[in-house]
Amino acid sequence: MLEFIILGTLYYHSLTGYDIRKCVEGGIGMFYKASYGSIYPLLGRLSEKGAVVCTDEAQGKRTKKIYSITDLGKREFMTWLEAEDTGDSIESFMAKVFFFDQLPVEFAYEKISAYEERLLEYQDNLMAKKEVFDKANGKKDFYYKLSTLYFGICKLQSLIGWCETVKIGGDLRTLQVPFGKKEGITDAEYSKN
Amino acid sequence: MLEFIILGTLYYHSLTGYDIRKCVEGGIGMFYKASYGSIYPLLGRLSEKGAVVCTDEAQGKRTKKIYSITDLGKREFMTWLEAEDTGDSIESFMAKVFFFDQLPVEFAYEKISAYEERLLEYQDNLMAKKEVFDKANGKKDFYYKLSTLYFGICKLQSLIGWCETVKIGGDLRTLQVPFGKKEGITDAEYSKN
DNA sequence: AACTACATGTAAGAGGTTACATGATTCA
DNA sequence: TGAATCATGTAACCTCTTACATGTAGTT
Repeated sequence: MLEFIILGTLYYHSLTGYDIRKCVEGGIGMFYKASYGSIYPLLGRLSEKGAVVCTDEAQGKRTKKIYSITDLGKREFMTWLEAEDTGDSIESFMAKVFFFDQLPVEFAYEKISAYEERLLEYQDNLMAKKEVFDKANGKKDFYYKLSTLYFGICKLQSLIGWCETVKIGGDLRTLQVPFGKKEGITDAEYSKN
Repeated sequence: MLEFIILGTLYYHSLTGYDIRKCVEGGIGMFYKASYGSIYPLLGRLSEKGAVVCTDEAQGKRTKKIYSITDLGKREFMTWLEAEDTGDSIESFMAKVFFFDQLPVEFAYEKISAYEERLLEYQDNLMAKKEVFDKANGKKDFYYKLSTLYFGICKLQSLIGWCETVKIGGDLRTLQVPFGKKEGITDAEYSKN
C-alpha cells in the first residue's frame, strides 16, 4: 500500500523522503499513517527496483535526496490504481480514490460502482447478523454489543451514500451529516469560498 | 489488542481457540480480524503469564483444549477496559465498547463522553484542513481528493452522533442513515422483533 | 465415500512502529 | 543562542497474515 501511496505522491512532483511524509500526512493521512521508519527503507527498495530515481541536490553544507518517479514507477502505480481491490479495507479504497483525479472520469465511475456493488452485498450480511442479534437476546445485556453493530451498519450505509454521490461527480455538499453537531458543512459556510 | 479481545471473550465462557475465533468473527469481527496464526500463539503466552488456564477435555479420540480466564486475566482485562485510549483508532474504541455491557452504566457514559470530547477536537482539525483544501484549489483537479476528506468528516460526525445516542443508552433506531439505500433499519422491520 | 466443519498448531515473512542517533538550517 | 523544523537513516521489535501440515467428527 505505502509503496503506491509514495508513487502516487511522486507522480507530479519530485520530493524528499521528508516531504513525502508531510504530503501523506496532509493528504490521505486521515486514512493512512506513514513513519520515516517505513518511508526511507521503502524508497531504497523502490530505487533498487527502478521505480524511482534519486538525485542529490546540494543545499549549503548538506545534500538533499530528491526522489522522482520513473516510467516503470508510473506504470506500477497505474496498475495498482486500476486493479479491482478484492474486499480490501475502506482505508485502502479511499487511498485509491485519493488519486482518481489523474484518471478519466468514466474510469472513476466504474471503479466506484464496482466497489458499491460489493458494499451492497456486505450490507446484506450485516442485516442478517443484525437479525440474529436482535432476536437472540433481550436487548438488555447486549445493548453495547448491538450498538457497535449499528455503528457498522451506519458507517456502511454512509459509505454507500457517498458512492452514489461521488461516482457521478455530484455535489459534495449533499453529503450531509445524519445527526449530531452539524457545524462545518453548512451551505452558508461553503458558499463563502 | 487481540490479547484483551480474547480475555473479554473468555470472561463469561470457557472456550477452545477455535471457538474464540468464531466468537470474534461473529462479534467485533466487523472491526477486528483474528486468524489462528495469531490466536494460538497468544493463548500460549497468556497461559505462561497466568491470565488464562488450559484444561484438556477428552472428546472421543481427540483432546480439546479449553481455555478459561483467571482472576489475573480478569484484572488485566478490566484495566484495559477502564484505560483512557489516547488517540487510538475507532476500531479499538469499538472493541472496548463491545464489552461495556459488563460495566456499570455510569462508567460507559464517562468513557464515551471522554471519547466524544476528543472527537470534537479532531473535528476542528478536519474543518481547518477542509478550509485550506477548499480555498487552495479550483475544485476541478482535486474533486476526488476533496471527496475523501468529506468522507472523513462525514464518518467523524456520524460517530459523534453515535456517541450522543449511545452514551445515554438511547434508542439505537434513531441512528438513521443520512442518504443512500435506507433498507434495513426501518421502524417496521425493527418492531417485528 | 465424500465433504464439510471441528480442532491445533508452526514457519516464514510482510509490513509496519518506536526509539535511537545524527546533524543542518532557519527564525525569533 | 536556543528552539523548532528540516533531513536521513538504522536497529530492534511487534503484531499479525498466509500458507502449510495434520488429523478427527459429523453429516449427506
